[in-house]
Amino acid sequence: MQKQQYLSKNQKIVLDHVEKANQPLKAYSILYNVQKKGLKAPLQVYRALDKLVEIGKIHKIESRNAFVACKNSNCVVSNATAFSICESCEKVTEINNSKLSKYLSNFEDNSGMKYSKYNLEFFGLCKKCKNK
Amino acid sequence: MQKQQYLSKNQKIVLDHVEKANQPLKAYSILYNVQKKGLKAPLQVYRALDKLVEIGKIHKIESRNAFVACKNSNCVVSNATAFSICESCEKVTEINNSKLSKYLSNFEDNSGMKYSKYNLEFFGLCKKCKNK
DNA sequence: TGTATATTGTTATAATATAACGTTATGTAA
DNA sequence: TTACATAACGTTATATTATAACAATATACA
Ligand SMILES: [Zn+2]
Ligand SMILES: [Zn+2]
Ligand SMILES: [Zn+2]
Ligand SMILES: [Zn+2]
Repeated sequence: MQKQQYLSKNQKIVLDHVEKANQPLKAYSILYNVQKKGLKAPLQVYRALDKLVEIGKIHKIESRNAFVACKNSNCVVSNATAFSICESCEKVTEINNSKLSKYLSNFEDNSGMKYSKYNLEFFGLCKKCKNK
Repeated sequence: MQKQQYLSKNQKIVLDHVEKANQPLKAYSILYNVQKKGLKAPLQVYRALDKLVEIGKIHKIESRNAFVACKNSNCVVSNATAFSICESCEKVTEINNSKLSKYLSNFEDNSGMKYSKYNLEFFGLCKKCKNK
C-alpha cells in the first residue's frame, strides 16, 4: 500500500474547516462546527487531526493546544515549524524564514544528538497590541 | 509588596520533588508523590507549578505536558528555553547554548514583532537510542 | 494597626485526549 | 476475482490535564 494520495472524507472536512479559520482552532471547537457534516465524536476529529498533522497540512500550537493550517504551501519541512504568538490577542503566524529554518535544521549541540524535527514558538506582542 | 523572595511551603515541596527527578514529570504524577506531604488536590500542585514556571525554576515541556526543573543555575533567561527530546526514550535535556539563545533572542522577522520569549523543542533520537 | 496581595484548602467541573471494540473502505498481489 | 493487509470509520466509555469558584489564612509593608 503506497503513501496515501488523497484525503479521506473526515480529513477533508476537518482540513477545510481549519483552513477557513484565520486563527488556531481548538479540537472541540472544530468538533462543534463540523457536527452538521456528520462528525459526531471527538475521536473522529482527533484522528483526522492526527493524520493532517502527520502529513504537514496542519500544525499543532503546543502551548495553546490548538491547530492551524499550514500556510507554507511549499512547506517541505512539515516537521520544522516556527510560530509567532501574540500574548495579548493570541494571533498566531507561521514563520517562513529560510535562514531560521536552516540554522535550526543544522543545529547541533554537544549531546551528539541529530535533530530531525523541531518546533519553535515565539511570544510577544503583535504590532496592533503593542500600539495600544 | 516586593517580588517574592522565598518559596512558599507548597512551592518548595513541588520544586523539591521535580528537582530530584531526572526527567520531566506529569502534574498528576507529582500530585501522587507529594500527597504524603499534604498536597491533596490538583490545584495545589498546579498553583505551585504556575508560580515556579513563572519565576523560571521549572519549565513546561509543552509537547509532553510535563514539567522539568531548570538545569541552568544561571538561567537568567527563564523565558527563553530550548530542549532536546528523544522520541524513543523520552529523555529530555535542557539546551544551554549561548549562540543559539543569542540567535533566537535577536531574531526578527518581517512582522515587526519583537519577541520577548520563546520555547524551542528539538526532536530526534538520543545517542543510546540511535545505537539500538 | 490596617490594608493589599499572595498563598492555601476544598469541592466541583471544564477541557483535552485516548482506549477498546467492531465495521467498512481501499490498495496490493496471487 | 479472491485473499490479505492496511487505513479509515463509528461508537461508547473513560483517562488525562487543567481551571472555576469560594472561603480562609499568611505575608509584606505603609
Ligand atoms: Zn507549515
Ligand atoms: Zn496582538
Ligand atoms: Zn532553564
Ligand atoms: Zn533515547
